[in-house]
Amino acid sequence: MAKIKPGKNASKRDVITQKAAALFKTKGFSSASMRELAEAVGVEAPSLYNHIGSKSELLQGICFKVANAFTSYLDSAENTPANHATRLEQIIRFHISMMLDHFDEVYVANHEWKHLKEPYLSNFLIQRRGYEKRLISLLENGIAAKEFKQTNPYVAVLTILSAVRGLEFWQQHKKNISSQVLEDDMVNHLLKGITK
Amino acid sequence: MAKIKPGKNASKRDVITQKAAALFKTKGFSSASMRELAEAVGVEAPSLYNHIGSKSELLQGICFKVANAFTSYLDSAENTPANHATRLEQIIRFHISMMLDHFDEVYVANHEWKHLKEPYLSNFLIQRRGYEKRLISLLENGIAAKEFKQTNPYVAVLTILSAVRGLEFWQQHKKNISSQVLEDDMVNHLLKGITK
DNA sequence: TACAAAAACTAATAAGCATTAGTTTTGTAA
DNA sequence: TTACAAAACTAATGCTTATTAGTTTTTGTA
Repeated sequence: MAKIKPGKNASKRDVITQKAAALFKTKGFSSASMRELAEAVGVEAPSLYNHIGSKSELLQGICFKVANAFTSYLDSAENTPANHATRLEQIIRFHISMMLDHFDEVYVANHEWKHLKEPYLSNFLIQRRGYEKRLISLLENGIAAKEFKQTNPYVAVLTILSAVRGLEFWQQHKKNISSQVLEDDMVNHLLKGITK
Repeated sequence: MAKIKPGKNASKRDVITQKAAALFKTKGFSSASMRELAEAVGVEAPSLYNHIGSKSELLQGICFKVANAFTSYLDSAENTPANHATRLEQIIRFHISMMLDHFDEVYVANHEWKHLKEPYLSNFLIQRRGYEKRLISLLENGIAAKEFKQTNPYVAVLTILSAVRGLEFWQQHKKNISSQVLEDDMVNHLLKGITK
């Protein structure tokens, strides 16, 4: 049987993880079997265990890679000299680009995290909650600085994060809209609304 | 063992379906077992089959009940005399109230539809796609009538539907925000933006 | 060319799954 | 009280699952 082909900068473990993300996305974590994953990789199921520890471990890897990417960007955005509105726009654009460039993994992190085992499940939720709180602070500060309207910052963050997440539908439909139009229209909508 | 207690206007089948929605929401359709459902209902697993046909049938019932509720409302909204912006606002408010009042079922319809079997899966997707197209038409007409800004109507619909879906996070956190503030702030955000 | 490590294979294990069959209990109405 | 139907129960079936054990093949290096 053909061996697992690692790319230039990707270990065999990375190849398996990427295939797993695609599979978990389409079938869901629980419905996806290691046999299916093995077939996608081009190998028998038990051979996977030469490279990974368990099915759960694959999910953990995917979820935390995504979570850490968002956290890291927020770290840097908070240290950027810019007003709050500009910073918020940059963050929204980063979310959109993550959705477009790492769709499978972001989708899995968004949808399948609940199948993480403890203590990973708790850690993931704590990290996500911390991220949300920092965004809420950004909104609060922007409101205090009169850059944003008087609105509930929690609701605003919820609205923005959810809207951006919705790009998963666009990805699935593969509409013929340039990703630049998509990004700009969505940013404008979320910042300035649609009514005249 | 205790028998299944139907409420006043609910058949035993309805009771099981409601419990199933709650279970499918927390564990996911594939991970939820009929044993667990039976335990939630207060009965042994095989007894469920006196009232339902299969696990799949439960998911079908939930998904199409939700889909039909949205379709019906849109039917009526399209025949209401009002301008496009008002109609859009009503539809957004209906989505929000569905999320708040029928959370379990809407959540399951949004997250677990992919486990529907054919031909239900195809039918569900067709119905959802039709719904989206009608909303896009509403946006297009509103833009033509100069009630909405010049923007890509597909992106706008995507943004709105996704934002409203995000209420599932609010439900989980059970934040101390009145649902009226939530609804009004979100509607304002989606229609008028947040920057001053 | 030979050796050692990595990674593939086959076979097996043990657990969990939805569902069916057959039987007993329960509730209702004559 | 009796009879019938509805709905519960126990036991069993057959299938799928992730994972382990043990063995063979492949690969890279001296």
